[in-house]
Amino acid sequence: MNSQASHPNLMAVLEDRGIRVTPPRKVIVDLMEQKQGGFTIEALSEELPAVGRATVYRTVKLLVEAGAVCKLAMVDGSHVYSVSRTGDHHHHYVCVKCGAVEEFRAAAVEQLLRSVGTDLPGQVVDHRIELYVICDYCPEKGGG
Amino acid sequence: MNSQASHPNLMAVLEDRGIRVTPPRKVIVDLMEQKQGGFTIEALSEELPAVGRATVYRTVKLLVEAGAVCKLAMVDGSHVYSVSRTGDHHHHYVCVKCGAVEEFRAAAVEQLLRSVGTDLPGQVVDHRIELYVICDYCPEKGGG
DNA sequence: CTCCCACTTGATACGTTATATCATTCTGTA
DNA sequence: TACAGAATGATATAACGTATCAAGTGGGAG
Repeated sequence: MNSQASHPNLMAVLEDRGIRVTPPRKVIVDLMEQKQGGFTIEALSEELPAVGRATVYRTVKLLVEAGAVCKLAMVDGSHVYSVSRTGDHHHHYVCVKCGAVEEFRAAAVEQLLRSVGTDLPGQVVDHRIELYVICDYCPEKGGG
Repeated sequence: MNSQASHPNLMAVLEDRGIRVTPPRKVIVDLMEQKQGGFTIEALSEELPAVGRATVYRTVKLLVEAGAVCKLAMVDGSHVYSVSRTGDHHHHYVCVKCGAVEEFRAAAVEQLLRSVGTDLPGQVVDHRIELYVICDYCPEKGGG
C-alpha cells in the first residue's frame, strides 16, 4: 500500500481546539504522523515507554474527537486507528494481513446508501462502511 | 421497529454442527430467539442468573461462528448481537436510541462496493456496512 | 521575572467485555 | 452401571479503555 502523505498537522488540529502543546503530546503526535497505516494505541504506547499509557489514550481520543484520526472496526471487532489525510467524509479499506489502512471516497455508494435509508423506517443518523482487503504490497502476502 | 420473525431454529443450527443440546444452551437460545432486536451478552446473562456468564458467552460465540447470530459494531465501538433471520448475506440498521436491529439487503450497494473494490490495490476479502438510525417506533424517541 | 491557577501528566485503580483454566458435573453409549 | 468426552460454572486472566488524584508544568497577570 502506498502512503502518499499529505494529512494536516495533527498538533495544529489540537491547538485550534485550544489544547496546549506539550512535550508528551508532541512525541505522540509525531509518531502517529509516521504511522499512516493503521495502528493500535497499545502499539503506540509500547513505542513510547517514556509517555504514560493514559496520556497516549487521552491524546488519541482528543484527535478522534477532532476528526483528525479515525477509529475503525476490524472484522473481529477489534479496533485500529488511522490518521485522516483530509477532513472529508470518507471510508477505509484495511489490510487484514498487515493492518495497512487507506482511505477511499465513493460518492455513488453514499448516495445509494442514502436512498436505502429513505426506504427504512427511521432516520439515518450515521453509517459505517469498511472494506477488508489483502493488499498487493502486503509484506505478509501469501504468508500465514 | 417491526420484528416479523422467521429465523431458523438456533438450537438446530448448533445440532447441525454436532454441538450437544443441553439445558443451559436451551434456555440461552430460547431467550435469544425472543430478543430479535439487538442485545448484549451481559443483558442476556443478567436475565439468566442460573446460567454462568462463561456459558452465555460460549453459546453466543458458537452461534456467531455458525453464522446464525451477527455481531455488530455500534458507533461508539461497542457491540450488539442480533439473531439472523436468514443465512443470506445482509447488513443491519441499528437504532442508536433503543438498540433495535433490523436486517436489510441492498444488492445495488453490494455491487457498487464490489466495483470500488476492483479499483483498489489488493483483493477485497470482506466488508462491513452498518446504518445507524433513530427508529420510528423508538420508545426513547425525542427523549434523552 | 515571579507567582499562581488551570491544565497536564503518569501511576494506578477501576470498569467492561471477553477468553482461559480447571475441577466438577453431565450426557450418551456400550 | 461404568466410562470417555463434552459441557458447566466459578474464577483468574487478559485486552482495552476511563477515572482518580497527587504532583508537575506552563503561560499569563502583575
